[in-house]
Amino acid sequence: MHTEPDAAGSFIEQARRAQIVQSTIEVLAEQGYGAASFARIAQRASISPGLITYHFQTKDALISAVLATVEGRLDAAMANPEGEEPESYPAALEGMLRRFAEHCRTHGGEISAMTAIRREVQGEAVRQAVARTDRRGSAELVAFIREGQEHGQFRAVDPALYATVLMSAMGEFPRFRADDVEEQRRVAADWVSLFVNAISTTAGPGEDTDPADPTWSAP
Amino acid sequence: MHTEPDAAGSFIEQARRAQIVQSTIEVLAEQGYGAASFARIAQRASISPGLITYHFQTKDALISAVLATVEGRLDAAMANPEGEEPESYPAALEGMLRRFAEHCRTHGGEISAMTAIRREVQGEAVRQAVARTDRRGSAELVAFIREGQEHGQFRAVDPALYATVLMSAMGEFPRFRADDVEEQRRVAADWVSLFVNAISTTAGPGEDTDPADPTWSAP
Amino acid sequence: MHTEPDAAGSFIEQARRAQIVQSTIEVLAEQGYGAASFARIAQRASISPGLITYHFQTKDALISAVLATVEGRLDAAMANPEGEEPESYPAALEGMLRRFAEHCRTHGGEISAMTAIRREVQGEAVRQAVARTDRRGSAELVAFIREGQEHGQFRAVDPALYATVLMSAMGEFPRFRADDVEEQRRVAADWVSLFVNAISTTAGPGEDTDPADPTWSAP
Amino acid sequence: MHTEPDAAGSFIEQARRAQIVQSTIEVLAEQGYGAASFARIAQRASISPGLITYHFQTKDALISAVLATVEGRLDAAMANPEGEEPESYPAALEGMLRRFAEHCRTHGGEISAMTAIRREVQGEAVRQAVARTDRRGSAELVAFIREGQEHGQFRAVDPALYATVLMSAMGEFPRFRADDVEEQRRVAADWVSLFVNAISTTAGPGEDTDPADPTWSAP
DNA sequence: CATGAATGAGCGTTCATTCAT
DNA sequence: AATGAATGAACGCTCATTCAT
Repeated sequence: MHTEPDAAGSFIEQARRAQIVQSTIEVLAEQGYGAASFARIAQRASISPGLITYHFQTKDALISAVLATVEGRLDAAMANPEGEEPESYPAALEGMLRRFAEHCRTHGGEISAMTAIRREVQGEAVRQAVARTDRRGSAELVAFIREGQEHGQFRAVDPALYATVLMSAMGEFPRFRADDVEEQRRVAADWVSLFVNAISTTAGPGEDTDPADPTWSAP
Repeated sequence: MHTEPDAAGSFIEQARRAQIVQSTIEVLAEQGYGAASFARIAQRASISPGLITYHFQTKDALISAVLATVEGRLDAAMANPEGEEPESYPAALEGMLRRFAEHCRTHGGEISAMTAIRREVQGEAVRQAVARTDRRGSAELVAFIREGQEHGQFRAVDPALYATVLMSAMGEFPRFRADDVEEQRRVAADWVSLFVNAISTTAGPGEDTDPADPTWSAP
Repeated sequence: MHTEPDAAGSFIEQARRAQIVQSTIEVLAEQGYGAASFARIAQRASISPGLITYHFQTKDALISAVLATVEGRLDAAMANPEGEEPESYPAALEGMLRRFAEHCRTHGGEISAMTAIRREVQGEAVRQAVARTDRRGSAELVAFIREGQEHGQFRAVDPALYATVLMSAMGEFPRFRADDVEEQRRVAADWVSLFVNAISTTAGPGEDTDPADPTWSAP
Repeated sequence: MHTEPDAAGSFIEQARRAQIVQSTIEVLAEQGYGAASFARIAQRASISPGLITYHFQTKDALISAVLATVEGRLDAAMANPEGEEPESYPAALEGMLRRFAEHCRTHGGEISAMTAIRREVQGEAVRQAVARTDRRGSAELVAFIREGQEHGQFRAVDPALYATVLMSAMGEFPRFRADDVEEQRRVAADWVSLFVNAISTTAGPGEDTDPADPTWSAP
């Protein structure tokens, strides 16, 4: 294998960009948008602040790159696995939310960073990127919900409202910290059940809970 | 009536503090956390920036005061009205959420400001205030949910998880803007139904929707 | 006499602005446009750099203020003295240039600063101010030259060309440094004679030189 | 022919230096001194910024090289053509200025660049180079003027003053932009006449103007 | 009580320059 | 001979905070 001169940037360039994006994600996730200054990002990456501007023309460009990276990975993680066809609309919704929760378990910082950016969006390029993603993501979700309603599998709720509420909740999901994988799994299952139930025509117990004991108690 | 020198500040002192807090809320709600500088807050209050530091030792203290003010009003607005005893736990939950939505309709800026602060929490005092509120608010809600579960009126879901999800969602609620009161009411009803349904043992249609037509369509 | 609350800014404000403008003029005149950073200007004024931005919203505004100050004083200095009516167009031109040279003797730094700004003009506000001054100043001069030509007192040369050449030369005049007032006067007289002669229909010796000895020799 | 290892740089070295100098001239002429950064110069030359420092130890050295190049070409262009002996001092002056104006028509950018550098002179090496050129160029011109004065062909004006004024004016000449060659020629002739007249013992109309109509009007 | 002048740290960004490759 | 990644200082500007009045 040889170097690809046609690719956008050399190996070292791509590696640095990735490193900077990664450091930015970490600072955003751990310290919030207001703390994500070039100085702090550079310090975390052990480079000089000037190097960030060298690789990203403006801060807006850096934030856009972070957004693109995070959203790209999220989209890939949430896509319906090949060959699996969900048997109902609620099952499809549940699958999607489970995949999202699982992605958060392994890439929670990315989602936190994405949420932080979306909240304090400032530059024009970022604003447009966010709006585009919102429009597309929301449209897909709304169409899916509406279809499920037409099949009588979701109850009558404004799909756009549900989509907005769900997307907000997804942005907050990484805040649920757990000590071990087991607890994280239990939290995820409960969380998924909440939003499936919210729009279900009939409420049923989640698969992880014992229907004979409706009272929940901390493990 | 005379001034109380022993009280925490004179009348004029309290009035100034209230005015500054109010201006801070407005700037936070309208322009976001990043724009809430002393200069902008002072300009909106038509006072000098130095006066803010005079009344609030640090920015952290001002933000904490805003938080206390907003949360105090919210608590009052959400309290069960005297003499009314809800007939069931879901009904109590629904009532609470309706009161919250109504409070947002009239004091949306306050909730937006509160959410902005909670997102971008930076100083130590604010962090502690947020944590304290979270603990207390969550504890009440958790106890209420657990009680409902013990009466078999809420399904088995981690109450703490539900509380956290609900509180996050409440913070986002003011983002639903509507052109008129009617639409706002419809959105609120739908929104309330989502979170009541999420934890209900049996799903039922909201009062505003026709059970014979399960497909939702824009009015 | 009492303070004027209606005036634009307090006494101290106006004094600071004047001081900053003065320091800026000095740095511009002595070290050039490229050296006129806030840091250097502030250092010369023995203040902190931030104070400059406090009194002038942007650097553009500071430069514009410098320009307005310098041009205002120059205009006042070059105006025809009251009650004196020059007897001919060349005499009027000569008087104007003498007054300009005299102003440079006492305010040379201001003209140097003005010239530096006009050369490296960068901000939009400054560009407009410069363009406006150019248009007005050039128009007056062109009209004056054309009138003199119509009276047969100036020779046939494109008035706009002459105006441009003269204005450029005026900008450079403060570069002539002299050790004493006497030498400065001699230089000024010679300089004036050059530009009067350049457009005169008949060349004559300047008043300070001996017509019997046409060969100039250093004093 | 073989490379000269003893010479100051190989062929390729000299070619690179020339290319960099040329790009610097273009940037200086078109975008001004403030915009002449290594990044922009390198971009125009399609090379890396580091290469500039490789060939010119400092920015000061590059600017000095630009100055030397431009002044060398200007000197050559203004030299009295071989075999032509002007019949008088004013005629010699006029010839020199005509050749200068013609050089500007074909190499205006170089003069603009030179003027930009001389205005915003910053490094010590450049300052010395400018001073040296000034001294030498001025000395020649002063000697020429003094000779003319001794022959009674120039009027009594401080030759050094005239030289300085003339050199400043030459630096500004490229700013006269014209739409076509014809207009450029007319401007040049007028401009030359101004500075010949300025020092002439008797004023006479330029060859392009009609002595019967002393009033100039735009063509 | 209140002002607003003043400071100094920090921001994103540009720059000349260095240096490993 | 040439690249381009990397640095650190400087830029204009904003900010929370201080303090004389």
